[in-house]
Amino acid sequence: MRDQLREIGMIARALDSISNIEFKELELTKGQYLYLVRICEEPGIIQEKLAELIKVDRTTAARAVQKLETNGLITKQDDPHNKKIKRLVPTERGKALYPVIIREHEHSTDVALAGLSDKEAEQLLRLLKRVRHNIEGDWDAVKKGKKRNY
Amino acid sequence: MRDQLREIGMIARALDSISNIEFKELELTKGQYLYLVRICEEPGIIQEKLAELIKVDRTTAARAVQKLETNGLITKQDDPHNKKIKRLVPTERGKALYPVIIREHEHSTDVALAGLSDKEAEQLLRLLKRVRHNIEGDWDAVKKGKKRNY
DNA sequence: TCCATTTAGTTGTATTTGCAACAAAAAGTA
DNA sequence: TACTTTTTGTTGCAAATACAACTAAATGGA
Repeated sequence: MRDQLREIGMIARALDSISNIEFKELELTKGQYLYLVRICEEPGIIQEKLAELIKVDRTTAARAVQKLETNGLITKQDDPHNKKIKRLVPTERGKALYPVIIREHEHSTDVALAGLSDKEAEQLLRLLKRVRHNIEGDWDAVKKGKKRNY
Repeated sequence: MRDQLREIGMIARALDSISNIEFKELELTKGQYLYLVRICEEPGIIQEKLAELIKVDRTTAARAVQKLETNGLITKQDDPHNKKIKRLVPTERGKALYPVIIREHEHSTDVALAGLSDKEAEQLLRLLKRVRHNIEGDWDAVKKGKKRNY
């Protein structure tokens, strides 16, 4: 049975659920952690790229980012060469949360990969990267209104 | 870099997004397909188990199921031996949608696994099942209010 | 240069999602 | 048996999510 995608769905929902519950005590509401880590890792990234990276709707990212700014975790900075884009940069408070988020994530990874050898974990990562790459094109296309034939 | 979980998150969001867009023309609103397939595959399943299977909050499942019933895709049947539970069963209309959902899912699987050998696809599935199994305990525990230490 | 297209961002609106808090049946225990 | 706990289900609320539709800047041709 080719149940790879179902397994992926189950794992993703379970982990997201856990993270959301655990980050609530850091005043991070649902999903926020996703955006904050990426902005910390790639300061200056713009909203559009962020949405693409996370695989979430542009407008969802817009509102998540809005909220992060309101809560003082990031700022939107104007670009000197491009009046349209806004570069997202973590504040000190935002940066301070980064290691906490990473620690949680590392723990979940420990739990998730328990019992797998280093080789298996690496193999899993390699395969997942290929799957992600395979699916990215369709995501983009369908998002932009293209119809898939099957 | 142990990015397995991030990859899983990206893949899951991308695929869910695609499915939601594609199933809209079948009058299936967001997420509905997830529940309907499971009910079709395991008729008589109860809400609680369904939530556990899908890895979603009990109340979310409750409302999704409610909507499926309202839309005439499933019925809630009383159990003769247990007054509390309600067995979920697909209607004819619900059953008719099943192959359509599966076809989409198969196509996404084709796209996702493109370029992987049979051996690699099998290996991926095996590893994912182990990861899912590893994470299930934590999901259950955290959902029920238990704190993880890390 | 001018115009069409793409990119980036926003807001309105409808829907889903999930935590809290509750009720009641069932199961477990003394 | 009487009791406590667990299981299953619901509803109120607040929040996130995403489709539509819209601006405006940037880019890419003729």
